[in-house]
Amino acid sequence: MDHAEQTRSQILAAAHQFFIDQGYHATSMRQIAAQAGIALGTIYNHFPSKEAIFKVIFLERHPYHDVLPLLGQAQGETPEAFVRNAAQLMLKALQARPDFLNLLFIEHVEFKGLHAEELLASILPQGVQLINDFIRNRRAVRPFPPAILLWSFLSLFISYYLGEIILDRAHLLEFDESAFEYFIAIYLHGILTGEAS
Amino acid sequence: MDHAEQTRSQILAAAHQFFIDQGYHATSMRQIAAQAGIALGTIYNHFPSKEAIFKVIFLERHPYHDVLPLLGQAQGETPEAFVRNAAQLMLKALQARPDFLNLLFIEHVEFKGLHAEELLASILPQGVQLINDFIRNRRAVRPFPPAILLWSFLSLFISYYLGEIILDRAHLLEFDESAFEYFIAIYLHGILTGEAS
DNA sequence: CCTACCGATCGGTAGG
DNA sequence: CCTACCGATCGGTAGG
Repeated sequence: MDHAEQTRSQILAAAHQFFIDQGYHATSMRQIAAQAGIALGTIYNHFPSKEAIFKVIFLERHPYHDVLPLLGQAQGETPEAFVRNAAQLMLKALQARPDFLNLLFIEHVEFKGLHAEELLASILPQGVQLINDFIRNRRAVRPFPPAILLWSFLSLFISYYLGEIILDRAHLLEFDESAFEYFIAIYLHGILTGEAS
Repeated sequence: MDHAEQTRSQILAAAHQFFIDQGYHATSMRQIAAQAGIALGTIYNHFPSKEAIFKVIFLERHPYHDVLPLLGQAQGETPEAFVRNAAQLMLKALQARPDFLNLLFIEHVEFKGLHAEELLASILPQGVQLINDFIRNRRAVRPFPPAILLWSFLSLFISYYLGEIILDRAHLLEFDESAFEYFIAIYLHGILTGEAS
């Protein structure tokens, strides 16, 4: 990595941190420059605008690049084992990257989903492929449309994660991680027939 | 309502609209004043600061004041009918108030949940009361903790609503409202035993 | 002495 | 990669 790339990388890292901490409009180019250890004007030698920085972060450095592929790595003999394993893997990855939701929120509120279409177009085919593999190789899954199975699975742990944030903020964390086990149980009862797998 | 109250109300309405459209920091006091039809300085005769305006909107005018009480109005002989009815009522209310999520997002990203604790403290007891009534009066519900049942129910349609927004933005709306029926079905299979209710 | 509100401007900072 | 700036606009406040 030459010096120019290094500087560009430092700008992205600094901006990423400020964006998820404060939001897009609350972050100034001067903050980013100071954190990156460069002068304000130097940023514009690497990026044409503030929005261009956000776009690169949102499209190329979004945690989904680390989190979603874990679905493909999940293993398990039975559908129960597979779902449990996949859910645990993804929740762990999500908890390690709290910027996952912040970037989506900024995109939703401050950009009205301007860049989201591009991101989704690259995610969706991967997701559909994964769920088709899941259905083809497993028995005892109720005949829901594949898109519904994927959507509801992602909802499963996104919802759990949202609730965790909310309850944490309200200082109501008298629940432990067993709550997530309940969520998985509800989902499994929901999509599987009573028959043995 | 005297003239002062009317002006205050117009400030809140204008700020509310700009906040959910643009975010908090992207909205200027001048925009709010212009939309309310008053001079900038006049705002400060009604509110001490920009943040004070957001706080009033978030705590007193948040759509949850309209959406959550619908849970108490839901009816149905069986658990299936009750959940279906409650879910439909709340989804309709949520779709009519797209500011529901935007205000939460602004609070999360731009205020780091500063005001959320106050809001949750008033919501949670209502929710727990509702779910306890549901369990007491119904049979055939699996023995999940009440908090899990409430949390997963709210997740049910928040997730559906999130997915709707995302798919709408990606111009992938080849699904119709039957998707929500699938979500309800998964949830009902998830929380109910196979026995007749 | 109150309220509601004005035109003008404060010290600083925004993105570029 | 920096210094030195720009037109404009920021949140908040002055006196009357």
